[in-house]
Formats: sequence, structure tokens, C-alpha cells
Amino acid sequence: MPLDAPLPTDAELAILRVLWAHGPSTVREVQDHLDTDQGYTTVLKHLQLMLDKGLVTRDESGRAHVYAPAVQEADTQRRLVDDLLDRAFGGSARQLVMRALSTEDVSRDELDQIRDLLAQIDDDDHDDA
Amino acid sequence: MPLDAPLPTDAELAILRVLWAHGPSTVREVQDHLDTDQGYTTVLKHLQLMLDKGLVTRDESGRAHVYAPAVQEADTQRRLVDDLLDRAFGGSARQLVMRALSTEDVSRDELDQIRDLLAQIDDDDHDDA
DNA sequence: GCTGAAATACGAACTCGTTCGTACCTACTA
DNA sequence: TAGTAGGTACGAACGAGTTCGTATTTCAGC
Repeated sequence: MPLDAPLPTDAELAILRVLWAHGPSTVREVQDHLDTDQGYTTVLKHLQLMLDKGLVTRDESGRAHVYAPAVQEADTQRRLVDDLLDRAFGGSARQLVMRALSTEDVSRDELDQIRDLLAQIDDDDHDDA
Repeated sequence: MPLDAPLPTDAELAILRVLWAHGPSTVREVQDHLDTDQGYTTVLKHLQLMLDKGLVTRDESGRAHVYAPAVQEADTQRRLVDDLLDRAFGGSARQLVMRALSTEDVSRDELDQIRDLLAQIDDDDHDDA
């Protein structure tokens, strides 16, 4: 198990999201799927730095190197939320959730799903406590 | 109404949190309440930059200037959440909430409060739709 | 009024993230 | 086998954020 990689920067996160969505990719494939219009060598450089940081792995067997995410999406998301929680909410997940839900466009469906999640957490609690 | 201030940086957010919690303060008071051990002039510099950005206002009538937040806590928190939502969750508030709630230490009480919030949102929806 | 403590203003250094130009390498192909 | 398309590696520039040293100002009390 690799020593835990640092949190990705903005540009790195954007690249990770491409890799999470499309699976292992070459530099050019990543570049094509990015929203931004970054130069090829810029994307390449990012991936090289990310390799150093342990955020991605790469397969060098082929003509073009193929990069794959070395960190999980769920894990990274949780760490980012924890980070924001510390920085802006004094650790209060309740407040953060309230703010997230006050972002008007949360559909009825999403609310239902969140309700289900709450119920499930409650069930789990019954086992423990 | 001032043109909306930019999102605060990390250091600026830490200072804003002091101002939100303790109300209008002098540089020294802010410094005293900060977790970090920042030099006096560092805090001063931050507040000066924040003044330029419109993040704080200041009262220069007394010996020491008194700084007050120019942005609301709830507002800033919402914008920070929106920002993270875009960068890491493709805009899905549901996913963000799920990650926030998977941070083990969310108490039973907090869960109840969130449930109440959901119910309230539902009620509001009934009015609209 | 003078002085010193306490505050403010300014500027510079340093780090980190981002971007890209340029050089180099490699393997098809004509 | 020489040329070239398409890849990789490297280094440098730039901006933003952070930090603090130093100079300057201000005012309360002697």
C-alpha cells in the first residue's frame, strides 16, 4: 500500500475526474476529455507530477504511456469534504449538509435518496450502540 | 451593495471565521484568536488585502483600526460548497452529502436535525410545485 | 513639545501551482 | 535507411498566496 497521496490540486482533480470516468487513458485521451483547453504538454506535465505524488500509476509498455488513477474517487471526495469541513465549518457536518441542500437545485429525487441514506445510517447505528 | 467579493483564500477564511465568531476586532484581537501562530504583520497584511478585496470593512476612527466582516458566513459557506460541488462532484449535491455523512463522527442529534431540515424543504416544495 | 510604545504601510522573498516552449526520443513508412 | 509524426522529458516563466522584516506614523503621558 503506497503512503497516502496528497490531496490533488484543482488541475489534478480535473484530470483525476477524467480518469475515474473513462478509465486508464493516454495523455491525449485525457486532454480530449478535459473541459478546459490545455496544451498537450501541460496535461503531460500534470500527469508526470501526479505520478511522482502517487496520484496515478502508468503503464509504459506501449508507444504512449497509459495513466490510471491510483486513488479512489470516493476516498478523495471524502477527504476533500473533510478538508472543507475543517476550514469552513468547524467540523460540523450538519452545517455543511444544510448549506449543500440550500443550493436550490436539489431535486425531489435527490432528497429522497438522502432520506434513505439517513435511514440506513440509523439502522447501522442500532447494531453498534 | 458592493460588487461581490471573491472567495476567501485559506488564510483569509481563517481570519473571517474569527471575525464571524467574535465580531469586529483589531488586528491584535484577530491574531490572538487564530489557531495558528502568525506574526502580527502577517495578520495585518491579510486584513489589508481583504479590505482591498471587499471581504472586510474597517473603522479607522480609533487608535487601532477595527475590522469587521463584509461578507456573511452562510453566504460564504454556500459558495465554498458550490465550488467544491463543481470541482469534485460534478454538481451532485446528493453525492456530496453522502460523503459528508460518511465521516463517521456525525452524531445522532445531527442526523435528526438534518432529517428535520429535509422535512422542512419538503414542506416548502409543497407550496411551490 | 518629546519620547516611546504600539500601530500601520510597504516591499520583498519564498513556495506552490500552472502553463508551455523546446529539445529529445522512437518507431513506422516510403 | 532516412525522414517524420507523435510521443516524452526538462526547464523556465509567471501568478497567487503567504510570510515577515523594516520603515513610518500616531498618540498618550511625561
